[in-house]
Amino acid sequence: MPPTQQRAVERRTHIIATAVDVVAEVGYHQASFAKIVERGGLSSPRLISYHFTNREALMTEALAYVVEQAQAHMHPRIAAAMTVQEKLAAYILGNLDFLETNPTCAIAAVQIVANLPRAEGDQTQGDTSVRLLEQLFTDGQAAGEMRHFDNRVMAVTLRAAIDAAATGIDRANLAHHAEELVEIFRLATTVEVQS
Amino acid sequence: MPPTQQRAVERRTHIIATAVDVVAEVGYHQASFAKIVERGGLSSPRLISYHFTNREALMTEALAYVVEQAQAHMHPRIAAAMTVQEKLAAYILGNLDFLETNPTCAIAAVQIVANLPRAEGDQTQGDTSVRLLEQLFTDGQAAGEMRHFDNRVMAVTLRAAIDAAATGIDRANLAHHAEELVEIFRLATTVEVQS
Amino acid sequence: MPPTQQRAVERRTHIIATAVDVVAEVGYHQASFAKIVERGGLSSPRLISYHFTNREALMTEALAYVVEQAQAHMHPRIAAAMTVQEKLAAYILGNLDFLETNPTCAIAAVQIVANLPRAEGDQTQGDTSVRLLEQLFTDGQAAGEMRHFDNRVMAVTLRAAIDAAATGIDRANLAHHAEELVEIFRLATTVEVQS
Amino acid sequence: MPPTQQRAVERRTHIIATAVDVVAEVGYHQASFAKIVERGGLSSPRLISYHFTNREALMTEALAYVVEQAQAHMHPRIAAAMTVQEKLAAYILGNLDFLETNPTCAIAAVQIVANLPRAEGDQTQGDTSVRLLEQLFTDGQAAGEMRHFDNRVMAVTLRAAIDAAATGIDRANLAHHAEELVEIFRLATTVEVQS
DNA sequence: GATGAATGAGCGTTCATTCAT
DNA sequence: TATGAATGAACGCTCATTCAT
Repeated sequence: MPPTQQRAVERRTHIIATAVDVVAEVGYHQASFAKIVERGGLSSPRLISYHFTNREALMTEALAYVVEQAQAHMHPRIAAAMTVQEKLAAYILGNLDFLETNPTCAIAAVQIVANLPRAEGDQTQGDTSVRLLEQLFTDGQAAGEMRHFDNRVMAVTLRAAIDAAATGIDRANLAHHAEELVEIFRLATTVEVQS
Repeated sequence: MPPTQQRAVERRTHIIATAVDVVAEVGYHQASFAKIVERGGLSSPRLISYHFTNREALMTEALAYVVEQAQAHMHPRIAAAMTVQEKLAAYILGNLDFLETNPTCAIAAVQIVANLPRAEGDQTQGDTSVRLLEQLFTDGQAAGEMRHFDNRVMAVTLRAAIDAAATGIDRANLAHHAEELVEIFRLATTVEVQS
Repeated sequence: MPPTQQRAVERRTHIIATAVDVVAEVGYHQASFAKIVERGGLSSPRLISYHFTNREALMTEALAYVVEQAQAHMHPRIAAAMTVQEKLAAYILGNLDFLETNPTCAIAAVQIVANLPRAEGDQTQGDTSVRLLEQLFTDGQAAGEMRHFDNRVMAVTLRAAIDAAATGIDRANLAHHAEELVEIFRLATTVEVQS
Repeated sequence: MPPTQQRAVERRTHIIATAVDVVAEVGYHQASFAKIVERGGLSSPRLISYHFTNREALMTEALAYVVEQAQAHMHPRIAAAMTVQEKLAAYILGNLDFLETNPTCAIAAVQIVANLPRAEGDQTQGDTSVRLLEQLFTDGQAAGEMRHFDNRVMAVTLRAAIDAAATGIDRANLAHHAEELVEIFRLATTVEVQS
């Protein structure tokens, strides 16, 4: 399918997309060059080594590729929401909708994030999306829309809940799963009603 | 430490315990026989092959070993609780307490559950602990202590929340993390207050 | 030739001896496992990996093997010499005689010494044989048999002269070469005659 | 630094000079096109293949480049010497002075000479510089300045002694090393004093 | 019960080089 | 003149497993 002497950027994209597929299917460490070659109809593993410095670089780029797509898919929805609670709901729904639309992307992302070796002084106590959620909760508390809880714990919990939906097997009914999650985290975050 | 011609059962236990350590440290797929041999001071990978039919069998037994320990650690606490809500809190607190006491066991369990290939007709819609939680929620709803929600989604979410604590980095403050989780899932499950 | 399930020590020796041959023939870095396998009639490169931790370990052992043989060949001759000058001559003659008898050993030794990566804090300013020569010259000067020169420079020069004979192509006439070297270093080291 | 569409000769020189650096640093066989490309800021290994028919041709040209520089550095000094013994001293001092001034050039030269595969019917019994030394010794013997010894052995020995200084580690004190070598080979070559 | 010896398959990576502009 | 793209072969090494005691 891919003709010889293809433009490099197309080749790179093709390889990355194939890598995402393979990672989603067999997992991070099992996604060998050989499997990517087979799946992508490439001529040799050397082609991957040619376009990417090493395996880790390929995976890093694959993650960036997926994140970019997810952002594009989710951002408008979240930005359109007025209240923080609505943003939270939009985040959950957008995430699981993306997961339904691009299951391989989502699964691959979870795999790569979980396994990509962190740089030395990485210091990231939690990846980007967790920190983004922490900020959202801070905003919600400042706006009086949310009760006071440990933002980090809540953020980690929500991320885990979403990732579990991605890894889970009942991918048939993701819309329902999303609705349930929205309700769970609405109840968990709203200011408590006075008796 | 392990003398030659040891009793078989001790050998098995020694290998399993070592495997748990290694899995916790380097992950499921990276826990090779060679690493277990080195860590456990064994003479050769052949010893593992001798006691376990294959790698998967070893991992399955390792999981059983860990689950058994976790059960022993958590069960009394849960059984002592009177209401379902108390049982739920006891489950969360017990889990994270076990995680604090036996971090390697807990991490290894998560790793193995996440990676152990399922048998062909396995059909397990979720592993044992998820199904146990589903039952707990059913009881809570029957007793009128909990609102009506999708038991499976809630169970998967709680399991993911706990596992995330295991994998997470702020293992320093697990007691606090536990308290926060208890509150989150209390709010998410209680019957809603009427205005 | 080599039967299966051979005793390990024999296998190791066979591999080492083959490695020495190959290194002597094609050089340190070109002596690949594959070439050793072919030359030694081994079943697979895996056999080498099985018996030696890594390539460097194999080469280190190969060097030790050669050095041991050289020692056994040269030591009696040197020990028998009475004066330091006689010891020096015995060293040169013994070296080149060993070189004539075991050319591959000698060439391989030079190759390995020149290319074996040194350990971190190795600190060896010069390998063992150079330091042995330095001591010999110190003795000679103390005994009044040798003039005062820089021992290290003389030692390095002599080692290089011998190694050059090993690498050289006129291996036909090594005995003559040896005689000439003896004379060169006798003249270079003896106390100068007063006019 | 090198702009595109550079004049070909400059490109060639740039590549050769870079190759010399890399060979000096990592050795002949480890000096890969990739490393030269990186060190020299070239765009692709293809550039080297374009300018040189193959790796061996590049190395041959690199050697010629270095030899030319060494000649330019050493020749005046030797030519200025009156007696053969003075020429010999000038040769040694000039060599080690060049080595001190252009260490990479000297080291690279030793590496290439030692590893460059000889052409089929090459028959060179020793490279150019050795034959030059043989001639010098012949002259010295004809002039009665030198005793009778095997010219070839002496030449090979001197070359090895100088090369060892290049490879050695005490590059700090090359001037002293040079003086010692001069003395060694003066004593080794002069006509013997009658008692 | 236990182990030393051996193995085929696979891994990511590097090599100098050729193809196609 | 110059270069991006691609490649087959080889590299040392690790894998879980089987053979033979």
